[in-house]
Amino acid sequence: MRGKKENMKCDCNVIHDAVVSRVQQQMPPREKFYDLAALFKVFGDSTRIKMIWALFEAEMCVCDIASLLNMTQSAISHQLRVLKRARLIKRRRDGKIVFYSLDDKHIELIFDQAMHHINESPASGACSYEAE
Amino acid sequence: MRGKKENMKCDCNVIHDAVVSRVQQQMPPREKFYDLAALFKVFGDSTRIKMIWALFEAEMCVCDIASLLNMTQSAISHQLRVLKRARLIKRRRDGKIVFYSLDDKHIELIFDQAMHHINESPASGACSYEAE
DNA sequence: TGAACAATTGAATACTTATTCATATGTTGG
DNA sequence: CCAACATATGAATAAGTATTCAATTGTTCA
Repeated sequence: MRGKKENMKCDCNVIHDAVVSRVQQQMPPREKFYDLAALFKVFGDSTRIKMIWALFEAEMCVCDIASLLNMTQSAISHQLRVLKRARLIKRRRDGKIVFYSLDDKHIELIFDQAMHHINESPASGACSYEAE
Repeated sequence: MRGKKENMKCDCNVIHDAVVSRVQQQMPPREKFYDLAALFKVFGDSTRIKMIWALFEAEMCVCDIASLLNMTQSAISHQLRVLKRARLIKRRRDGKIVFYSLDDKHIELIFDQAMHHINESPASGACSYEAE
């Protein structure tokens, strides 16, 4: 670092050198950020949020979730796959039916805090575009 | 509900009627899910995650962040806008320089729990594709 | 005032991804 | 085995979005 521009994409100067290099040393390795982003990306879709929320309440099968959310069974199945990959849910087969349930104890806490954030905003959804 | 298919996109049967209607009654209004998803969507990008993480450590200006993350100042500015809209950061102008800092006390807790989740997985990133 | 610099913004592009449609897999009961 | 049903999956499409490039706004100071 130190203001040298070698293969820098950055098109401006490091203004506060001391701060930047201190922060740089404290940053976790790159992959941690990718993993974090990947997890949040899973939460960043309202269909999946609904599915997770529903699974807070009860173990359910694909058809149940599909009819609850009024979506096709295929769409739900695709999304369940995403949740499975992220290790957020687990499956249990009983004959033809596959039951899904949550497989993570952190989710509820994460959602809880997120809920606090969105509830704090003066008028949660729309307003966020006005005030800059 | 109750198994009636009116304008249903769902292409399968409600198997566990009692469970589904119970869960349905406990679901928050639609917009809550949209707001939640919108918030998580903001976290669902590694650039923004890095930016937020950096701002945990110190207030910084656009150029500092750009050089820290080795990205163009324009790209950072665009992303700061997203964070601002989500009410996650606040700005302070001092002459030519605009300083950004975090504006939410829940973020750290959310990240903390998310970190726990990704650290629990046997081999955080790549593995999530294998085990289904 | 105007040159220099920090930051913002709009439009274009490249990339990702949610849903649909069609089809395949797996399980049960006749 | 076969019909019926629950679920999964692959490919295609449509919608969303991160970054770049070019240009603009805002601020300082000479």
